Amino acid sequence: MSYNHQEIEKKWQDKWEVEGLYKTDDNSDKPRYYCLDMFPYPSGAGLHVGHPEGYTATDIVSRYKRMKGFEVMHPMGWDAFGLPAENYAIKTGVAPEESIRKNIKTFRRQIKSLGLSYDWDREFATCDPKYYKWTQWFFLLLYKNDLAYKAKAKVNWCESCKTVLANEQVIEGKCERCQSDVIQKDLEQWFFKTTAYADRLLEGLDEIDFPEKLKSMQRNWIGRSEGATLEFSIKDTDETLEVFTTRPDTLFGATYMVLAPEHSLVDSLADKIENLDEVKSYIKTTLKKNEIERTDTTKEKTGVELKGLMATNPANGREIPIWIADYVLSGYGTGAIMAVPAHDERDYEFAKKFNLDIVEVISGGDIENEAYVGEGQIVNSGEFNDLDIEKAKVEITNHAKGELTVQYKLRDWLVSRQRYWGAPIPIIHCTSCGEVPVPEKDLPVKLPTDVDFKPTGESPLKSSEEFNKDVVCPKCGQSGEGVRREADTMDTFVCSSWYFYRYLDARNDQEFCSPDKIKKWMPVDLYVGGAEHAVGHLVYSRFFNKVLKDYTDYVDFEEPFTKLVNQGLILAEDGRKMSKSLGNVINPDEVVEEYGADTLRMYEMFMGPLEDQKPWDTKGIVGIKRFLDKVYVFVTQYTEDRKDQSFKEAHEKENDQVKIAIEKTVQKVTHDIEEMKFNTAISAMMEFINLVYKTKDEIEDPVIESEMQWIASSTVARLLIILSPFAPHLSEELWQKLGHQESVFKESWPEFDEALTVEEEVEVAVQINGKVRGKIMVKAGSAEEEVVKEAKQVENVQKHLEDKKIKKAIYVEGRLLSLVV
RNA sequence: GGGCGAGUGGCGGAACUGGUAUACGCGUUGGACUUAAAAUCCAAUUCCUAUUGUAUAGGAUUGAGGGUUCGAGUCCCUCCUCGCCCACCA
Repeated sequence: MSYNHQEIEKKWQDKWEVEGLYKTDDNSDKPRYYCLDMFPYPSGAGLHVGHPEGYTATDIVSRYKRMKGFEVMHPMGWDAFGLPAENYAIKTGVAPEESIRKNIKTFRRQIKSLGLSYDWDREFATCDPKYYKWTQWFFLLLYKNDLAYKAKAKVNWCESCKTVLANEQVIEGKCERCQSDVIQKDLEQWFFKTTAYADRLLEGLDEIDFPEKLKSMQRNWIGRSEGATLEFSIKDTDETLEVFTTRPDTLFGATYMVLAPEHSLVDSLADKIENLDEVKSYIKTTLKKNEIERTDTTKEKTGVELKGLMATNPANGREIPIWIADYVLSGYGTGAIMAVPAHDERDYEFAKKFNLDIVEVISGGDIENEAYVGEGQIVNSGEFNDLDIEKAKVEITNHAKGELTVQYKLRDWLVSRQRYWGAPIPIIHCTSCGEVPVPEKDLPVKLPTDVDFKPTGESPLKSSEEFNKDVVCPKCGQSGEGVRREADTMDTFVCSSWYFYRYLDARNDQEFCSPDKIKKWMPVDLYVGGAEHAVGHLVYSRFFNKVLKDYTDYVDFEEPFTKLVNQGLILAEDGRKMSKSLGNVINPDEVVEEYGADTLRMYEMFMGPLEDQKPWDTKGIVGIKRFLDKVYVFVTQYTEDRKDQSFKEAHEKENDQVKIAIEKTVQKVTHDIEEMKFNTAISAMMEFINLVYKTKDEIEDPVIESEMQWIASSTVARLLIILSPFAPHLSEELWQKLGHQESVFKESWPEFDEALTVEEEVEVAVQINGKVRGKIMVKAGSAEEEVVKEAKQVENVQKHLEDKKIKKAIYVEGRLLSLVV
């Protein structure tokens, strides 16, 4: 028998909405809990089965916390700026504004069909001027505090998307979005100074509950290394060459230097280079290579010597040659290195190939055959011989008049984009005043509608009449030719770096959020989303929060997210990633229609641990559906039986097994929700229902005529409450059938009595020499001797004990008896 | 190359601080219901061996090998495989 999920689910969704059951009360004096999902980009494809996975997890936690007495903040919104909508506009001419509104409508309908308990009053889209006004405000906040700047720099450029990209958006040298090669271009661009927070971004990781994996990704990305900056003079010139090294202790072993092909020294000392043509042609070839070819570690090292130039090793005055090679990166350190072939694998390989000197300065290795990077004694280093390595680092740096410094891999965040569908950067360029920030009162700087979407490499805003008319310099009042707006827009990640504050006060047009609300709700208690945001969004948001803390009174805490969980990817049935081109995408709408939202929710939670990657199995869904049907039948039959009140008192003599089982089930489900182990919580409820059905068949009490009378009403109630976060519609329906007027979600989470879960008799396994030979039932709390005595009665145990002496007996209370013979 | 994680039935996966491995679900097989099929319900289901059989007994088993222990999926060592992330970061 199957219940009508379509009817039930629609009915309750409407009712919950009318009653405003999930509205969050800002003035509640209950303890608060902020439970956040990563808001989606509303793509044209609609919801994917990956979305309900994370959303159901947070919904279960939210509903659970509410019943536990918390006031829960559980909002949803739209990350609505971004390239897909703009690319769609280029293809079809449909304005991004229009297509994104449509997509949001679809997303909202789909999400609502899942019965998620969001407070929709707090919904917003980042493309709404009322929202991006504050994105622009954040830009100005950074700008005012010297954390936003425009600079000419080598930047990542995607020729196909016609825009620059942040480092985080370049994956293996390719554009994250379109997979085409990313090239380096010298361009004036806007940056946020994330590097100023490198150390605090690193330190903060210690105090937050993020997956270890994610933390190590962030640490890696920030890439802090301690070392020294050293200066090498260049013979017969005024120039010096600055390098960064993590091994200043090996300075005496530096036998040559290497510059990155982009290094400026080649230009400034061009007239001294004897083989300039050769050098130039080498530089030309390497610059033509793409990122992958250049950073391929398996290829043989290449390089060319700058003949005519010699550097001086500041430690010992030795003159050493200068080379140029593409194994040195221009973007890290100073773009130049001192090469210590004896103690660095890359330098060793290079030195071997080009026959350069290899001088051992740390003993303990075999530098005839390979570079030695381990610990050892300092040798060949004059007065510093025999110092320990850490000490030598400091003293040799001093000796060479260098400086101990720290380097990071993290780069400043490139935030400008030469595209239309983003928040305009609120800056005005004036011929007499230069760069002038738009005054706060003039925000938002609105996106125009009269644009040609075709990307040209310049922002479409540049040629918009609407955008550029009547621009006045806020500083000198000049207008006309000499004044123009910044035409670049911001990376969408700027919009998503602060959205979690906005939910708290989504309609505020005086501030991005009132400080009171931030004080009440932040930091976020639980944040659930995909792992793909490890080094992008999650670093940026942490950066924003720290900036707010340093320069405003809005926040007084370091970290915006207390706990973060990554939901694992749901793969297609064939074990591959779901993708449109493979035709293996599962549409949640169809699952909801056929099996119901409760079934979809529970199935996704039942598939396996939330964090794990796991394949979809359409056949597996029926297992959940069968379970919910069983619950439905059980409760409806129970309520039918109970209509005859005369049975009520006489037969509230619940079967002992069931009595114990419900305590255990409540305990297990409570514990598992706390740990976010939803799959095992569900199996515990399944086991309980299986037991009820089994017991029902066994009951042979002449007085009991109906099937379910023997179940205590409190047992049924508790089952429905613990099921309700998982299957809200069905639980609510059955709750009403039990005769309740109020929603099940207004109930308190049930307590459990641990004492009641203790069984009087326990099964104890009897092991002989580590092998289970029998099982006995003993009274709980029996003494060891008694259990041994009991065990000896078992035939099979006797057989194995024959003619043998028990050397040792170990009894584990209520579990097992281990006999050694 | 480096870092992190994981290998348990036909499949997804359980197993608390070392204590009865394979819970729960799918699938499969058999049965009930049905004119029949689907759906549903009931039962069996790690593998091997023995007994005609119910049932029982014995053995093996958590990627491979070794170790610690009365006892190891869990702890330690060596190795293999897979996944993810980073990748010439000086």
